[in-house]
Amino acid sequence: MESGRAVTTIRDVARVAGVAVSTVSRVINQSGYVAKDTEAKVKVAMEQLNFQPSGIARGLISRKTGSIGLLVPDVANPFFSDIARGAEDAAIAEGFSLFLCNSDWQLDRERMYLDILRRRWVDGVIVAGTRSSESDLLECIGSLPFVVVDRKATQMGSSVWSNNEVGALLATEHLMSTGCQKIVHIAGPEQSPSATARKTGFLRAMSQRPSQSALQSLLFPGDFRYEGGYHAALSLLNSSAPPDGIFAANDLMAIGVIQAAESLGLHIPQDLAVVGYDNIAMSSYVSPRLTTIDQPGYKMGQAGFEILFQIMHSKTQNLTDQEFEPTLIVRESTRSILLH
Amino acid sequence: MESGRAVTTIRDVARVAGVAVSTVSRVINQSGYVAKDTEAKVKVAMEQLNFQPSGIARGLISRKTGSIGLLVPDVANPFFSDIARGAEDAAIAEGFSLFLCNSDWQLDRERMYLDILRRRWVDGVIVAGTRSSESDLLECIGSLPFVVVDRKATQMGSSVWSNNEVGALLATEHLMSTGCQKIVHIAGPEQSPSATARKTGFLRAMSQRPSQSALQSLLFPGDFRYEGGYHAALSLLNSSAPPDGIFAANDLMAIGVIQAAESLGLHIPQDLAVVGYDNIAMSSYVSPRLTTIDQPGYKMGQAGFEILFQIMHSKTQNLTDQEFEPTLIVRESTRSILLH
DNA sequence: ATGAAAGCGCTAACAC
DNA sequence: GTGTTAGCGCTTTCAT
Repeated sequence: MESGRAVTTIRDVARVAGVAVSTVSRVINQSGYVAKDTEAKVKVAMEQLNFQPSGIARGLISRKTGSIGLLVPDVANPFFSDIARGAEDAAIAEGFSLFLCNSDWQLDRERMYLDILRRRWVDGVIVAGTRSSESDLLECIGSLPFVVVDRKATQMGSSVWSNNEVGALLATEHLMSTGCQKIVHIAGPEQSPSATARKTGFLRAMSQRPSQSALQSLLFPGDFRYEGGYHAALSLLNSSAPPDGIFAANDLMAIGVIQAAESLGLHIPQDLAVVGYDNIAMSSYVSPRLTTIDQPGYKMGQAGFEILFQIMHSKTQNLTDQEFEPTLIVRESTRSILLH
Repeated sequence: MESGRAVTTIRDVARVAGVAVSTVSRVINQSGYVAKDTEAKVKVAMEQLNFQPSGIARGLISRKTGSIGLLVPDVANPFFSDIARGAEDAAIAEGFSLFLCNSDWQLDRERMYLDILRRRWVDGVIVAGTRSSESDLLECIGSLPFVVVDRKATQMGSSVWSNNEVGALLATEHLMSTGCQKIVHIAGPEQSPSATARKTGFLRAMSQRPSQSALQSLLFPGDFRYEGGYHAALSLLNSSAPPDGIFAANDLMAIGVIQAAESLGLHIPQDLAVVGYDNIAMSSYVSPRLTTIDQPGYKMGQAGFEILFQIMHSKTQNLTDQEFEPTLIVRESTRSILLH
């Protein structure tokens, strides 16, 4: 069972150095007074024994483990792996380690992970891309310091977010301004707050357009996945009145749209203009390069940890909402704006 | 400082249930004999107090934390985020949590993380995509159970790997069999063992070809990044004797090659055939879809944890090398094989 | 079947 | 300045 893995303890160090355990502890923590030469002796002993203080034992006393949980739907999704990378970089810079948890957008998995994290006495949690209602979340999280990423926290929590409605507005207006006559939005999953906000932004932009009847027919359901975009586009483009502009709720679906259009022999952006959302790395690699709305995953992950760090260090849960401005990145999948 | 976060302990439960702490412990661990009704009383108390046993305290005694470290160069890299997802899924299924560590391919960061993980008493480590020499690795890891992913462990460790030399051979032979006359390999970074193996495989395949002089000139340096592939291809294709086949050491570079070729007005695969390596999701989304060698990241991550799990549970470090067969995925970026 | 008590490795009073 | 000691929350003998 490999259980008795030999651990050199503070006591071993004390014995070798010929001092008391508390002295060793003082050296480790640089607390209290220790004579220069005693300190040296202790350090030599620590070196010699290759001593590593047990974070576990320290955690038991201090009630702080120096670890936090990162809850994402799926690290294999580029947007969330960027968030993970940003959060981890920020965390390690402050000496924190990060537990990776993949919820697969399932509420019960979120609950499960939150319980596990609590048992592990993590000092805080970063919850990214959750679908759970805020009250559910608050209930699961209990008294743990937390910050929500990719969604504005409304009740009682801090968050890092980007205004998806504004981003969607930008995307739609861009399609309108480049001369598209019939624009369709392929939406994300119903339960996703960001997907909903993007849909709202799209509808808001469209409603500004004079004499645009039957807005509903310009919405098409999607699922945030490549295949969803591909099949949606196939249906749309084969219909009697195909669109000449498509705003997909995320880049993955937009890329699916591009592939579908290409398989039908259509030219982008001449026959069909396409805009995505997220600005994942892939979006600038596809052909034609995808026009999209930038949402800086790495920075949002970083900011998430930094805010959490502040919360963990101040008794008060002083609320913060850090907003990242969505920006339009124009690439080849849309016509360049016509000047008149 | 939020330090006195109230924790309900086993003692609280014992008091409420009117029993001794050891009885509560027995109920939690289902060890020893506990009378049915006593057990019920305890469970009610646990429920009522919303008691969660402290993993920290248990870890201090058992010397097992139920956590492991996952060391990757960069989770934002699709291949490694797949590995991370596979490893995490497998870990949580056995009740293990996973610390995410990004080394950025830097040896000193690997050392740092390994030290941190040891301090945290992780039960084991999965090291993926390391560049460190094996002796360095062994020294840093010390007595921690570990498994290496994406590289064959030669000395004294288990590993999950895929034969990169064979994969490269397949890729190169495919290019030859589809009629390419001048094939160039854009290699990965020198320090990367997988990159080296792929280069070796390429050279082996080429050496089978009769009268192929100056093999060296058919190698071009690269860096595993999109931009590297792009610029390498630009130089190659603008030269006096441009290749008609390129085997890039990974998909990211291959996609860069495709973009470069396209920007020069070349047709793929008619003017230039391209093969990548890894079969990342993106490779089937680009246009033309990329022919590549499949290396199943998710499964490799899963297998990594499973092997580690066995090692952690058996005193003996019985070595295992789980190999994943590289397979050729033919898509649009290469000519279909001519039958004769 | 249950309780009392000794520690896991460390920190933090409190003595000296 | 340095040593002694009492826990942190839990498991685990050893009694009863």
